[in-house]
Amino acid sequence: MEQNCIDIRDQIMSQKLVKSVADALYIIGGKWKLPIIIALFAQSKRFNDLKRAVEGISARVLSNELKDLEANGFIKRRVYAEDTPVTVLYELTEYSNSLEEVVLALGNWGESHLMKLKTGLKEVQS
Amino acid sequence: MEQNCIDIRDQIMSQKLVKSVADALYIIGGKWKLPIIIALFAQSKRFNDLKRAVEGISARVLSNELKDLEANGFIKRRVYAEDTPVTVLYELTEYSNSLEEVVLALGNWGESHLMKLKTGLKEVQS
DNA sequence: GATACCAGTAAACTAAAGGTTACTAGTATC
DNA sequence: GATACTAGTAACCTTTAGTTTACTGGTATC
Repeated sequence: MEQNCIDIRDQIMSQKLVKSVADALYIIGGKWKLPIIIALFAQSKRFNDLKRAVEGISARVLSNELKDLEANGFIKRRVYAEDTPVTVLYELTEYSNSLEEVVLALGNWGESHLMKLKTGLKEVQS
Repeated sequence: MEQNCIDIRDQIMSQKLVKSVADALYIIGGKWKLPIIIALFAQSKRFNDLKRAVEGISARVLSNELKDLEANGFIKRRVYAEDTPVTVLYELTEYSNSLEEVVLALGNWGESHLMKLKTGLKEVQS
């Protein structure tokens, strides 16, 4: 813990950490980007399957987010024109795997935060 | 890598990961929360020091974010009424340390993403 | 005596994000 | 023949986030 604190402080002093975190949040922050990516981690999906998998998202927002994610190299849009009606498959690129650590860290933290809320722990330290 | 993929897939199947990540983003997402926390990791600061440290934030937004962060148990607002003018110190609580893994994961990812953009790498895999 | 700093707050505004409804055209199901 | 599915798009609206400007009252500096 103390060890890690020193690590993190070194990074902070250089102002690099703030910029990196801000950049990360700019790219993958927002309500839907990570939920979409997580849904696609499980398996590639078609537009409406994805819409059902990501609870609460609207077609408009999903469409916009997918364009964004594709532009940033996270997903690939595959069109099977020979099908009727046309099948469109969205799948993750190799680059999305780089997000695994971030996703797991956020997931772990979010989970323990929920636990903390449920058990009603108060912070004991100032 | 393959090992980790199996890990993450297990979590996804249970739908827990999505909920946890969404919760985490709800609490610490947004443009300013993590930059403020990172600035305070370095050391406790007064309102205007913090405003200078977090580049680009306005007083109104900083004030709102601080209230939010305090309500969620991340920071402590300490008032030194004996000073003239009154000194107000914002400092992190112990609970903020739980964010270290998240901050470092986002920082690492953001940094390597910036590197990728600069060197103009294209993804080689579909 | 004017200016700047302290820790904010209030009001009014703009910008960005997200939601809702309706619609496309071709096919399959009831 | 009505309904539902395919993959979205367009227009419109609401909500949230963030900015700008001006202001507080007491102290220190020029």
